[in-house]
Amino acid sequence: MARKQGSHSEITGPKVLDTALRLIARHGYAAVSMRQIAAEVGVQAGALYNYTADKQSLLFDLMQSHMTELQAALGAADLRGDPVARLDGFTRFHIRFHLPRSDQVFVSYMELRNLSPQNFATIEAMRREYEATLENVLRDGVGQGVFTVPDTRIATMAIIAMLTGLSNWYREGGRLGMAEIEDIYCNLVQKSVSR
Amino acid sequence: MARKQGSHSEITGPKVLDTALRLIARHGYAAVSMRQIAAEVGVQAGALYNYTADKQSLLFDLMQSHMTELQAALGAADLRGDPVARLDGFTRFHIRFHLPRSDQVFVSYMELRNLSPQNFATIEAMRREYEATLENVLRDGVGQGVFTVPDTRIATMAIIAMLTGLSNWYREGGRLGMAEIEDIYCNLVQKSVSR
DNA sequence: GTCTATAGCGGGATAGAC
DNA sequence: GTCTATCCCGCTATAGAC
Repeated sequence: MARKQGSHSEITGPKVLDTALRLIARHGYAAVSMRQIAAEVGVQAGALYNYTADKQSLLFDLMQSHMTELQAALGAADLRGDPVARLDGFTRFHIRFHLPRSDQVFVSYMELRNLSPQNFATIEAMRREYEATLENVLRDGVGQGVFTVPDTRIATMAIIAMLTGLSNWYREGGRLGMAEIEDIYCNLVQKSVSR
Repeated sequence: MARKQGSHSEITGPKVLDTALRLIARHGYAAVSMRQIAAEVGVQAGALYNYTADKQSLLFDLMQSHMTELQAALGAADLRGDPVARLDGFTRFHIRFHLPRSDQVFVSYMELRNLSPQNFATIEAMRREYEATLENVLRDGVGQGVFTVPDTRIATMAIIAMLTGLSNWYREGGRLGMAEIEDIYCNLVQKSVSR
């Protein structure tokens, strides 16, 4: 029997984060109020403060857990072989990880401005670590003569931007499935750094 | 002699838009208040409403004039020749137009959510028109057998994302000048669609 | 753990004097 | 065209009852 009042911590906790993620992705951090989040969760605004110190922490937690999951998944993926295989592996990994997480991607790339300076520094460092993975692949490929890249740093940023942009327009159930998308992007990426 | 009160329309009008652009680019539309804009302009909040119907119109005007200038500049640029030359031309045009306008780019791509549905539709239509320019180049190149692209629509989105991402990290006076950036991106773009 | 109530502040927008 | 003053509303966060 549903209760209107009482103890729901095991349900409410995750629900707060899920709801905040969805609302912030849709309307933006500054435009979403704690009251709005509470209403969707099904509690009063005050109750949210049992789960978060303040609104800023809510945003930071969302972005940090996204980056933590990303790093964990990247560690679990084995990107081995020659640079060509590793570049394909990275491209497919990036797409598989990010495509089913469009809200997280949106928040993580649009709300950086709204992090406190300290929180921003933390997230930024994690992001740079991820980018370094790709840059290492490119550098190794250039070193071995299988890639020709005018500037590995720029090529890294260009490829990441290309891949991340995908999340802005891809919609599940659209013209192309994820497997086809992967193939298409592997082709574009691979050629862009080819000799 | 500076006046604190009186008629300033010729100065204040543009100043409102300039200030709003800068503040919104930095902090986001929802996070910037009319009082804040007024303070930077040097007037009281009420005076802003001599220049804009409301806050939403301010955002829309900024985005619309950005897109109008983009279309005018694109019309003035002559992208002629074979598809390879036209693709280079488009790449250089995009970079030259967008790099010196980082605030406009930021606002135009980050604040789409905060447009009213009607305003969104207007801006979106202009954006699609711009994308169509690139897609036509790619399609012609594929038709003439000089490009090999798995899917022209996706390649268009991928290239636009790659180029637009540039505005997120490029800083004037950095390691590379605009001319070098142009060359590097032309190389990446051209190869990504090559045979 | 959630509720109600509220403190304290700042938001967009308008009215009317100058 | 700008000012001052204000309306009305919503915001974050806290306090204390249950």
